[in-house]
Amino acid sequence: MSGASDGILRAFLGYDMKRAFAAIQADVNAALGPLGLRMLTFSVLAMVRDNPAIRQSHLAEVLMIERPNLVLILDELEGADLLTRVRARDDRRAFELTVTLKGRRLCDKALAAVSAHDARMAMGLSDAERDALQGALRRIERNGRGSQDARQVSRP
Amino acid sequence: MSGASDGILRAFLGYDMKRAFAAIQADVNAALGPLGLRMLTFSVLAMVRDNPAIRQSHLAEVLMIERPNLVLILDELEGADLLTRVRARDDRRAFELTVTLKGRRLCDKALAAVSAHDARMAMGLSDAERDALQGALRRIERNGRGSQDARQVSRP
DNA sequence: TATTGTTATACTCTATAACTATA
DNA sequence: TATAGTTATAGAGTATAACAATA
Repeated sequence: MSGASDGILRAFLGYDMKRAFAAIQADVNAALGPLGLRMLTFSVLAMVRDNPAIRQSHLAEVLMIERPNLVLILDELEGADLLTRVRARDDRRAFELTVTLKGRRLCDKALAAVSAHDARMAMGLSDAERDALQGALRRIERNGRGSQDARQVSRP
Repeated sequence: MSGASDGILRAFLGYDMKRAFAAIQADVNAALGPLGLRMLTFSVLAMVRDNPAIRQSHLAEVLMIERPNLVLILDELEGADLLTRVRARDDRRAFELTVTLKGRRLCDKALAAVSAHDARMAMGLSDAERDALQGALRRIERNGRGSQDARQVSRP
């Protein structure tokens, strides 16, 4: 027998989650690589496609990406002609983001690839188990927001 | 109304998982910070404590950390007098890792802090829901191993 | 030859401060 | 003065190649 085990750490949600997420990230990036996308660039592209004329600040807020980091992702996607930045008419500080035709076509392929990846990773889970999993994940996300507030309140 | 939503991405496991994991990581790092630890250094310290005389290669394999990256983590923990590297008598290439008394005491505190964090993040989940969640996460991790093998086989 | 630990390096993701141009 | 986007920069975490010592 090989001896060591990670049994202690398996008691914690965070450990199981880190390993499951690492598996998901590796798999989705392998699926998106041939399309020139990664998990992060895909999520931005899909969001812009689904929310035409969304502004950078708003997009950053929804995806919980810091604005300076989003700039680089958009540079990459705009440089690949997948989306456009157009000055907002009512506020000349802001840009409105819209996917190009090329971006829409790539997004279609990416959505298919990510759906296949998703089904692969959820293999063996019933619909009910999968729903319960996503419900639990969203619950954890909300619980985290609660304790984040508590941390900020505790040092004003 | 504010308009944009991340509804499309919410269909995917990976998106919920990324956000839940980000919440967990932020919370556990906030809990461990006062002890001078992070998620990664804590997991190494707890593993060494639970597996005295474990060797670096073996530890790296179990925790799925690349050996070069583990070296830096061990430098940090050894520098803080939390564990020791001792040459193995039967193989003078290898080091045996063991926590010091100081390391054991800090690990006790850290385990308490991480347990409290874990309970906070799982708030609102019944025991059965929590068990189902961890079962699903391990299933996903295994599914990922399967498709990783497939990727490697497909380009030999 | 192969393995253990190490060094050096690079890439991705994340986080913050400070700037510009508009409002 | 405040906000939108940007620049520059720094820190984690992760990944690979190449080396010395030992097997």
